[in-house]
Amino acid sequence: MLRTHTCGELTISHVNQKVTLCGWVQRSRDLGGMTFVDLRDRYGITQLVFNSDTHAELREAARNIGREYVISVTGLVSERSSKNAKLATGDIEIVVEKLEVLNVSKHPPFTIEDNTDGGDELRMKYRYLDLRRNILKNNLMLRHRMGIETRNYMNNIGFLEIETPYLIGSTPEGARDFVVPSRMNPGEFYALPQSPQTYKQILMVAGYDRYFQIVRCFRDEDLRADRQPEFTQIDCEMSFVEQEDILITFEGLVRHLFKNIKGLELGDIPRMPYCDAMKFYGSDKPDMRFDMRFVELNDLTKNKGFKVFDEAELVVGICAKGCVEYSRKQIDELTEWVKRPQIGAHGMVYLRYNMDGTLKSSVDKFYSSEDLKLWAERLNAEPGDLILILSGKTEKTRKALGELRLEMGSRLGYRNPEVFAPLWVVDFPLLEWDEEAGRFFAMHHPFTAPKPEDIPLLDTDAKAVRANAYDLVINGSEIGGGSIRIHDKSMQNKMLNMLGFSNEEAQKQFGFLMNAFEYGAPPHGGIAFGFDRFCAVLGGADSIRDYIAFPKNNSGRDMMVNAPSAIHQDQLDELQIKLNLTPQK
RNA sequence: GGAUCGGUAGUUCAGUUGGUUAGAAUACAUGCCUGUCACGCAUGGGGUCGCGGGUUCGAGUCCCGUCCGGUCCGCCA
Repeated sequence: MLRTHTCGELTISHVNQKVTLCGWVQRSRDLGGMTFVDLRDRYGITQLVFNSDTHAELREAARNIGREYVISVTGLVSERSSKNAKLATGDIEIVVEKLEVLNVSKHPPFTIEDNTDGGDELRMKYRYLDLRRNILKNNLMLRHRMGIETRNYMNNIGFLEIETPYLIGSTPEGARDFVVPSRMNPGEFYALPQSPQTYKQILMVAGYDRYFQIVRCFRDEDLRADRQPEFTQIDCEMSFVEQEDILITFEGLVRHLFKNIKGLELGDIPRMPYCDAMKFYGSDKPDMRFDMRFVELNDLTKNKGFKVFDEAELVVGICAKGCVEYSRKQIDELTEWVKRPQIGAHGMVYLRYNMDGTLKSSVDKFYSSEDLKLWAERLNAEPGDLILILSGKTEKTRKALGELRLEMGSRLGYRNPEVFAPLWVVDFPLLEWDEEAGRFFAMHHPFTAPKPEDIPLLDTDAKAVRANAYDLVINGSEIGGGSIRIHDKSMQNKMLNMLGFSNEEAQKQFGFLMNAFEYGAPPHGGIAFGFDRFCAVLGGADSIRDYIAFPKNNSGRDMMVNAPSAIHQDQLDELQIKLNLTPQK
C-alpha cells in the first residue's frame, strides 16, 4: 500500500503517529515562511503543513505543486494551533517530512469545488474531474446505498435477483427500441430491452415467484432532465398476488429506503384513483406536498352572459392562499405564462378576495358580487386569497391548470425538496384512444390485466375499462409503476387484438409469451421503480444526470468519449449494412 | 418535429440607444508575507465576442442563416 491512512480518518487520537497519505492537491496556501496544502481523496481533506522546521528543499517543492497534482506525503500527525471546525480532520495536520509527486496535473478547466464555476457542457466533457466534487461523490454514494439497501430488503423477503438478457427481440409497442445489428444473422437486429417485462413474466411461469433485478433499460426517445436513453430500474415481479399484496410489499421497500437512507418514517402511503388525480390535480402524478385542489365552477358561471365560460366544457379554479396582493402586472405575467404554447390556455380569469371582504375579478362586468361570493365559498377562499380560473375543453384545461398549480406551488414555497409526499395512483384506464393512429394504445403496456369487473366493458365501452395498474408518485415525480398481468393466453390474445394486432401478428411478436402461458402460468404482477429518479428525489434534485456517473447530454451524446460516432466501413461491410444518409442541404 | 433561453478571457458572467483601447470576478504567472483554511497584498499575461452572410460611416450590440448547449411541448407502453 502506498498509504497508511485516508485523508478523512485522522483525528486528535492519531497525534504523534507517523503516517503516509496519498491524494490530490485541493489548494495550497503559501504564507511565505510556511505553506499549507489541502490534500483530498474521496474520504475527506487533510491539511499538510510545510513550516520553518521543514528544510528549504522541501518547502520549495511544496511551492511547486499545483492543483490536482497527485502526491504522497509522510509526516507526523500534529495537533493544530488553530483548529478548523468545518473539517472532520480539522483538529490535526500533517507536518510533512517527505513529499513525492506521483503525477502532475494540468490546470483543471473548472474548479473542483462544491460551488464549481463549470457549466454543464464542460462538466460532462471532463466528467472525471466533476466526479471528484463532493456533490457528485455524495450522489453516487447515495445511489450505492440505495442499491445495497434495496438488495438487502428484497433478499430478506425472499426475492431472487436474476439477470435477463440485454440482446433481445424488437417489439413494435411502446418506446422506440435501440437496435443492434447481428453479424451472424445478416439483415437481422437485436433490440436492447426497454424493460425486462416479458422475461420476468416468463420467470413467473418458471416458478421463480419472487424476482427482482436492478437492471439497465434502454429507450430511444428524446431526453429530458429526468430522462436518459439508458437508465436503471428496480424491476420486480411476484406470483400468486393481487394488487393489494404488491402495494403492501413495495410500500415496505419504499419505507425501508426512506428510513435507511433519509432517516424518515413515512407512514402509510395514501392512494388516489387516476380519475380523481386528473379531476382534482390535472395530472396522473400530482405533487401532494400541497393541496390547492381544483374546484369546478361550471354551474356557477354559466348563463350570465360571459361567452367564454358559456362555451367552455369546463370552468375550473384553484385558490392561491395569501396571493391577493398580486399586482395587475404579476397577474398579466401569469396569464401570458399559461398562454405559452407548452401550457396552451387561451386566457385566465382571476378573482381577488380583498382583506376588507370585497371581491374583485376580471369579469365583474358579467357577474354580481353575490355570484363571485359563491365562487369564493366553493373554493374555500378567505380574505387575502387569489383565485385563478381556466376554462375550455376538459382534458386540456385540467392539464393547463395542473401546470399553473405547480407554478403557484413553487412560487408559494410549497415544493420543498426536503419534504416528501408519496402517493399511490391506482385504477388507471387500461387503454387510451389515439386519434391520429385511429386505434387504442395500452396505457401501461399490453400485458396489463383489466379489472375483472370491467372485463365485460372490453367489447362495449373499452375506454371505460380500468386496469389493475398503479404508479408510485413522490413529489410530483413518477417513481414507479406496475400492474397485475394477464396470465391467460386467450385474454392476452384478445388484448393484442384490441391493440390492432391480428392473431398472426400477435403470435409472431408475443407467441413465446402466450405459449408459455399454456404451460401453467400463475397469476402474477409486479412493479418497476426508476432507480435514477428515486435517487434524485431522495437527493432533492430535479435532474437525474448528477446521480449517474456517466450520463448522456440532451442529444443523447456521451460528451466525454464522444459517442455515438461513425463506424469504420469494414464494420459496416461485415454487417452487410449500407448507409443511406440524407445529405445535408 | 416544434417552442424558448443562451453562446463574450481558462471558467462564470456584465457589456446601456449601434460609437474611443471589450470589462468584473475567479483561475493562472511573478513577487512579498510564519497559523492559513474562499488566506491577504501588489504586479502581470490572457479575447477569432460560436460560425457564415447582410444592414450601416461604424456591429459584441440590429437582421437572416447555420452550428452547439440548456429547459420544455410532442414523444417516453
